[in-house]
Amino acid sequence: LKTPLKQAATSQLVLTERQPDCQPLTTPPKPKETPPADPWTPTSNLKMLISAASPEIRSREQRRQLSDSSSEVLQTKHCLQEHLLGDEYEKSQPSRKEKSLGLLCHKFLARYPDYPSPSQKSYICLDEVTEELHVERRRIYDIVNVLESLHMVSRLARNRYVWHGRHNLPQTLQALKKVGEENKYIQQIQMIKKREYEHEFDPDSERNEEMASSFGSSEPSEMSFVELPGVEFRAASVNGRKYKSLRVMSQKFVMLFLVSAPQIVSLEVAAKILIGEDQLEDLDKSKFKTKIRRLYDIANVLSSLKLIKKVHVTEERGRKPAFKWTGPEVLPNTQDTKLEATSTACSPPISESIPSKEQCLKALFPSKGKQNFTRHSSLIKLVKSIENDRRKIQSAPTSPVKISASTYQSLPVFPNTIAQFPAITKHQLEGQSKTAEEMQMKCALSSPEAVPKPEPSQQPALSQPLGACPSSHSSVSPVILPHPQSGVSYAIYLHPSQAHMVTTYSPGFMLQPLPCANVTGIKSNNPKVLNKITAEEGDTRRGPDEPTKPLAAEERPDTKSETSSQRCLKRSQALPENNLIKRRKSDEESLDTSLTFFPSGYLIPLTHCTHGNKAECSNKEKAGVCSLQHTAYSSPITGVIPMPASELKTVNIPAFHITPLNIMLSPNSIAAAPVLSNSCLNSSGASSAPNPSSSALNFMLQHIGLIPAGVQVSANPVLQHVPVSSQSENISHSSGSTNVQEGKVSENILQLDRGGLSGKYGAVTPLQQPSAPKEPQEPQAVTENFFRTPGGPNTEPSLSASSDGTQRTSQGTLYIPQRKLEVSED
DNA sequence: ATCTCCCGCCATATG
DNA sequence: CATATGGCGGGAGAT
Repeated sequence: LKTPLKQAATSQLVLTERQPDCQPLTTPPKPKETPPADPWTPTSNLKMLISAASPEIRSREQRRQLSDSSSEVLQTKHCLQEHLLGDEYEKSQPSRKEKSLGLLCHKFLARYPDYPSPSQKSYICLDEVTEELHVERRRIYDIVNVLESLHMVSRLARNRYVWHGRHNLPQTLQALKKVGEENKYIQQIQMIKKREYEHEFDPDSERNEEMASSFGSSEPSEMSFVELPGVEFRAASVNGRKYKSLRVMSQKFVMLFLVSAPQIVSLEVAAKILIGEDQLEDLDKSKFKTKIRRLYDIANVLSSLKLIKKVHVTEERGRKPAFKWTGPEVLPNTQDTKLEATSTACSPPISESIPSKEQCLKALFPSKGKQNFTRHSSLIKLVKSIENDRRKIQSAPTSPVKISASTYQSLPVFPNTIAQFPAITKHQLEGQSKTAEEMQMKCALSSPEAVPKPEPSQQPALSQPLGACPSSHSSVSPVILPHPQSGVSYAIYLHPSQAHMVTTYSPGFMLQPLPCANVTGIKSNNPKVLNKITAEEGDTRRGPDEPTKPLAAEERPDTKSETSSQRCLKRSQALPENNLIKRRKSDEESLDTSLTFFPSGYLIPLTHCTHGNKAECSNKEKAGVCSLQHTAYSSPITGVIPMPASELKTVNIPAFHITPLNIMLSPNSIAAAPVLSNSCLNSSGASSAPNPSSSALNFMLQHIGLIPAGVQVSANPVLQHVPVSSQSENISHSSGSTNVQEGKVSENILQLDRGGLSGKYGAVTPLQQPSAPKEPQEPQAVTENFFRTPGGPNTEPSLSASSDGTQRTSQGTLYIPQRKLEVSED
C-alpha cells in the first residue's frame, strides 16, 4: 500500500473517505458499492453533494487559502450529509463517480492556485501527481491536455509542465472566440441543425460530397491549435507536432460556446462540428460516439474549471445533453489585428458576434438550390472570405454592409482567403489590460447564469425608424406596432441580448416554403426543414422512434408520412382527421387573432393555409396545419414582419422559406412581414409559388444587411421554445414547473389573423405577458421566451393565448407550435 | 434503454 | 529502445 494516507487526506473532506488506516489503499478490494441497502441511498446523496459542491470546496481546501463562504456552506453540508449517511459504514468504495475525471480534475486543480504569483512558477511533475492523486497516468494526460488548450499549463518537457493558472484565460478565451468566429462556427452550427431537420439521408443524391469535404465546411481548420503569443508554449520543442487532438478539440469546444448566442452547446452539435464536420458525419456512427466520449472528458475538465456546466436542452425529441458556458464573458477584442477595429466599442455583451450577412443569405436561400449551396465547398469558402472581408471593411458599427442579392450572386471570388487560424499576435493580446481580466473574473464569479438583464433603456421605441443598426445593439424589445395605413402590423423584435437572456437558444430558423399547393412539391423542397422542434407532445407520443437520426418531423412515423405540404392542404381543408391535430392537444384556440407569429419573431403570414376562411382555419385541427413545418421556428428575436398583402401575393410567401441562418435584424429596421389578406391567401394557396417577387427579395436582403450583429434569427427552430404558461407567464419560467407541463402545454401557437389583420396588429408577445420583467433567475430550468415583451401600453398583443398556450386567429391560422426549449440543469 | 465515461490496449512520439 | 503520450473504443456503472 502506498500512500494511502495522502489520498485519504485529500479526499477526506470531500468524499467520505474511509479512514486511512482501515484500508490499504491499493485497489480497493471491491467493496461492494452501495452495498448496504441503505434506505436512503446514501450514495445518491453523496453523489449529489459531491458533484455539486465538492468541486469548489475542494479547491479551496487544499492548498488554497481562499475561503469562500459558499464553499464553507457546502462543506458543512457535505459534512452533515456524511454523518448522516454514513456513520460508520463509509463504504467508500469507489463508485464510479469517485473516479471521475471531474473529481480527479478537482483534486488536481486544488494543488495549484488559480492565480499563481508570476514570480514563482509552479511546476507540475506528472509522476508526482499521479502518485498523489492515485490515478493512472493516462487520466492525468486528459486533464493536462485540456488545461493546455486553455493555456493554463504548458509543457516543459517530459513529465514536466508549468502551471500558469488562470492568468492567461482571458486572452485565451478571447483568442478562441476570435478563431471561432473566423471559422464561422455559428454557421456550421446552423447548418447542422438545419440538416437535422432535413430528411436524413435518403435522397441524397448529391454525392459530390467529397468536394465539399475538401474545403467546404471545415477545411483544414480542423487541425490547428490556437496558441497564445504571450504564453510561452515551448511548443515547438516539446510539442513539435503532434496530434493534440484532444487539445484542439477542447479549444474548439470552447469556441463553440464563445461564439454561439445562447452559449449553450449540445454535445451532439459539438461532436458533429468537431468531427470534421463533414458531411459524412452521418455515416460514421462509431466516430461520433467516440467524439462524444471525448467531449465528455473535456467537459468534465471544463466543468471542474467552472467554465461550463451541464444542462439539458429539451427539444422535441427529448432532452439532449448540453453544456452551458458559465465562464467569463469574453470581451470583444480590444485591439484586434488591424482592421478589425470596427465596432467593438459598443457592446459589452460580446457574445453575439457579428452576424454575417453571408450567413443570412445562405440561410435565406437555401431552399432553392440550397442544398448544394450549403454543401458546396466553394461556396462556403466564398462565404467565408466574404465574411472576412466584410469584417475588415466594415468599420462603422452603424453601417452594416448591405448586400444585395445581386451582389451576392455575382460575388466574385474574393481573393483573399483568410487564414483560418491565424496565430494571434502578441500585440493583440498584450493589449488587454489587467483590468479586463479582472472584470472577467468578476463576471465569472458572479453567477453568469443569471443573465443580467439588459438595460431598461432598451425598450424599443415603438417608432424607431428603420435605419442602420448600430452594431451594438441595444436590446430591442418586441413591440408591435400597429400599422397605420396598411393595416399591417409590425413587430419589433427583441434585442438579441435580451433575447438571450430570456432564451436559451436561438435556433436557426427557417421558413420553409410550404407549398401547400402542391403536395408533392414539398418534398422536393426540403421538407425537413422546419419542424424539428415540435412540441413535446409530439414527442411523447412518438416515443422511441428511430434511434439516432432525428427525423424531420414528417419523417416521424407514419402519421407523419404526409408531407408537410399535404398536411397543409389538409388543414386548409380543415381536415379533422389530422393526426397532428390530435397531438396538439393543446390547441384550443380562440380564434380571434389575426397574426401568426413565428417564434422566430417574424410574423409570417400563412398563405397556404388560407383558404382563407376563418372557419376553416379556425378549426382546431387546423391548427395543426402547417404544423409540420410549421413548426415554429422561433427566433430569439421576436419580430413580426409585416408585408403588404399585395406583396404577399406576389411573393407567395408561403412559398418562401427562411432558412436557418442568422438573420439579423437591426433593431431599427423592423421587418415587416406582409400580412396576407384573405384574398391573397386564397390565391396563393393553390398556386404554387412563383418566384418571389423581387420586392420580397429585397426585403429579405435588407434585413440581412440591416441586421446588426446582435440579432440572429436563425437558429434552429428546434431549440426554441416558448414557455407557455397558460396564464402566468411569469411563472413559466420557473424551472421545474415547466417541465411538468411539457407534455401538454408546451406548444404555443401563434396565429395570424389573416383577414383581420388590417386593423389589428398582432402583438408580438405571444406567450408571455408583457409585464413580466425579468425574473429572478430560475433555479433550474431556464426557459426561454422569445416573446417576452416589455410591458408597454402599446405592446398589447392582439393575440390571445389560449390557456394552453395556443393562440389562434380567427381566420387563417398559422399554427406554430412553439417548442419550448428548456434548458435544465441537471 | 440511454447517458456517461472509466479503463486500459496499443499506436506514436520523444528522448 | 524504453518511455512518455495520448487516440480510441469496449463495455460497465448511472439513471
